[in-house]
Amino acid sequence: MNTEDKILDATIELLDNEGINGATTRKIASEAGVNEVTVFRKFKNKKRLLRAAKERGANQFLEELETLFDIDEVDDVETYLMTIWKNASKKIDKRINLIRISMEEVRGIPIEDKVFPKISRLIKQHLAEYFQKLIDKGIVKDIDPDAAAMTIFSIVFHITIYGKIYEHYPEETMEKNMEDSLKIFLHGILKT
Amino acid sequence: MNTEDKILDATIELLDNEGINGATTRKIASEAGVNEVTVFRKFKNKKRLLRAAKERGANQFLEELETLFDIDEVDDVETYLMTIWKNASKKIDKRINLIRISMEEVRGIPIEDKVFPKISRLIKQHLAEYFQKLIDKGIVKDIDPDAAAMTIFSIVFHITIYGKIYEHYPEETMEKNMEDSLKIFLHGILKT
DNA sequence: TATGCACGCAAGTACATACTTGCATCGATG
DNA sequence: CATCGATGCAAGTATGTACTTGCGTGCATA
Repeated sequence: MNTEDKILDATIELLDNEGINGATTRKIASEAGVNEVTVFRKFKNKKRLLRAAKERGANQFLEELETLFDIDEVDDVETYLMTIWKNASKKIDKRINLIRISMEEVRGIPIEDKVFPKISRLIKQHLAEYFQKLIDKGIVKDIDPDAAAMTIFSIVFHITIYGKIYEHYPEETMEKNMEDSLKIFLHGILKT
Repeated sequence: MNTEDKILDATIELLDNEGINGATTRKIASEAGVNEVTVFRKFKNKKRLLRAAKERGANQFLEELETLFDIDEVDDVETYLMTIWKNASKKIDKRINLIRISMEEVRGIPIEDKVFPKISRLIKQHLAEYFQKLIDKGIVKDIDPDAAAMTIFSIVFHITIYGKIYEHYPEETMEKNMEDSLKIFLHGILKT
């Protein structure tokens, strides 16, 4: 692996493990097995390094998320959504701290660089397409698919991310929460 | 106002305006119209100061939120929830940065100090009680009121907080989003 | 072999910031 | 009036951290 990549990976690793204040240039260099000077030679300054690292991390995560939707779009909406949620939950678990960092990155960063909206847009778009298909098939009421996507995304987002970060709910609790909310949501959109 | 309070208010103000990195002890002292030494004499060190300030801020915010539920519990659920949401949205707007700071405070802070879960518990509890009443009245299906509370809270949370912080949606968009999601939710819980 | 490039190493600079110390001042209260 | 507690003020310490400089070394390629 080339030096840039080693440094970037070390940065992501440190951000993930110790948060934004743990990622000093010294630690990054040491974690990457590289001299601190090299970090500056490669990335000029810390700001650029962090930007590059976050972008790399976000793109890796986006690629992983894309695979969430590589499952059969069965007409049993509940099964489909629960499957996606469970898979997403696992992936989020692995990257939870990086996601947290991305949530913290808001101030002073231009919108096109923000990692989080990118991710949420990707997911909402996939979901909206799925709901559109179900509407066409007559399974789901004639509602705005974007609204449905946003609604279920809100629920999933809250239960997984927020639940993991703030409440540390055990897995069963989160699964039950998810099922309960999903039922309410499905009652709301399915034709009877 | 006594010195402690002046310092605490200045801290909250600075956290709100400039974020966690903007709140240096020098700035805090200057904003409070007090000598920097006094800050340390009163609060021993910065960690304790921040803890005290966040607690004060959170309690103020909690008090404000309590008033959200001081409205008539009309049986028109949509009107009731939309009213609460609009009022909450205004209050959140005023404190958006402080809320953001509270969201950032996670690492290394024991759970009982966390501001955010306090707030979410308060709101969910009120909502659950409200839904319980509606179930007793036969307006709402016989569902778990806690699940309903969590579900609608997730939606409201995402659309307001996340929407304000990350996406900067205009007010109309957020209102439309809220209405759309609310309709889906209501279809899910109301008896037909 | 010679040149250049990537990198290590040691040392240092600049700066911000938390926190301390010693002394002076002033106002309230016994 | 005398004392004491709260505060200001000036100066300083300690530390962490981004970033720089100068030099040496080894490796690959012309």
